[in-house]
Amino acid sequence: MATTTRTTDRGTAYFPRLAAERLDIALCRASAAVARAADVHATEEGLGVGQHLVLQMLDAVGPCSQQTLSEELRIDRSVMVGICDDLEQAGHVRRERNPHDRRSYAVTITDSGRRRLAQAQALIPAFLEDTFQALTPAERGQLSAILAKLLQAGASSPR
Amino acid sequence: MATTTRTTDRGTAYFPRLAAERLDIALCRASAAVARAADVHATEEGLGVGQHLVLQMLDAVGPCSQQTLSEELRIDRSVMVGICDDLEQAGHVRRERNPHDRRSYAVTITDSGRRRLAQAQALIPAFLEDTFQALTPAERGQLSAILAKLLQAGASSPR
DNA sequence: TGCAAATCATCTGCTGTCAAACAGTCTGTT
DNA sequence: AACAGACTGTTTGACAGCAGATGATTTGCA
Repeated sequence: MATTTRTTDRGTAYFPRLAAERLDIALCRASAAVARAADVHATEEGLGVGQHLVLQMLDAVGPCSQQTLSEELRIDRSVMVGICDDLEQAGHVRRERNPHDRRSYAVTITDSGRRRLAQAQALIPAFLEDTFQALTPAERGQLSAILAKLLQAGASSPR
Repeated sequence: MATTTRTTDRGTAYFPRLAAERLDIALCRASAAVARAADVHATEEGLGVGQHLVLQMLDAVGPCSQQTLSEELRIDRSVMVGICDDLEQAGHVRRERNPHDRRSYAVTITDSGRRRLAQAQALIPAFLEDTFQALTPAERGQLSAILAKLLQAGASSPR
């Protein structure tokens, strides 16, 4: 038997058992794998996941403060600083002080940002298809609905 | 009231839309919330999540090398070092050199570790019930099955 | 036998995230 | 007008996760 790599040859395969009885662990491990795939995709494409989400939201709902972006995208304020820094430096957004409230910025997407967004957006369906190819369309729908319920519940209680 | 279009406009609620079309983001955000809950629970209980998993696996399959523990529990080798350090210091495991291969340890659970595991294990069902209370039993089953498929697929390809 | 390659546990450095502190700005009360 | 308190963006420090290098040990092969 020359199978030298992969799959602990003990035949134990303990992980599936664990995942079956610990739904939280299964969720975290699956998420880590997906996040990793997303990060690889984003790195290859040259636009960070957070940057993509910010551009997408700005394009969808118009100029926002960093605060609003943080809350809606579930990205920490202090992380949002760096994301907007990078986007601004690349010319994809402008940061202007809101004249009515000079504490906040009015982060606005530029034409350059819209072009970059369209470019990145075009690759998302293929990425999702690739990442979730193990699931049937029905299963993806189930997963989406279940996660929505979890997220909705989690959004109210822990704060 | 002329410029009321700022600050906490509840009309937007952009996140649900995002979660619906970006399954990867929904998964990551839900996982983050669950991981946070697990961490809070573990901190209150006094036994880290990783430490719990190690004790549980050692109890289930017997003495293991740190390598095997790392692979089966999907915890990085260098993180496993600290986990085993803490468990050893608390007297819950013993680290003995494997006499047949002195490169590796035979990490073994102690009686103290077994007692500690039983204590922590007793609280897991309530934690899971609390964390996933938004889901019906049927939905939990669906989620478990879907995550298992994702994990199985992800375990082979990305490496 | 002797030596190169592989393996195990560990350590170091890097990256990304979160918590808390901070300065500037706004709002409300007096 | 003056002040206290809340909000926004930023910086700093702590910490987990991961990649790569290291030391000790085993294995494979000539």
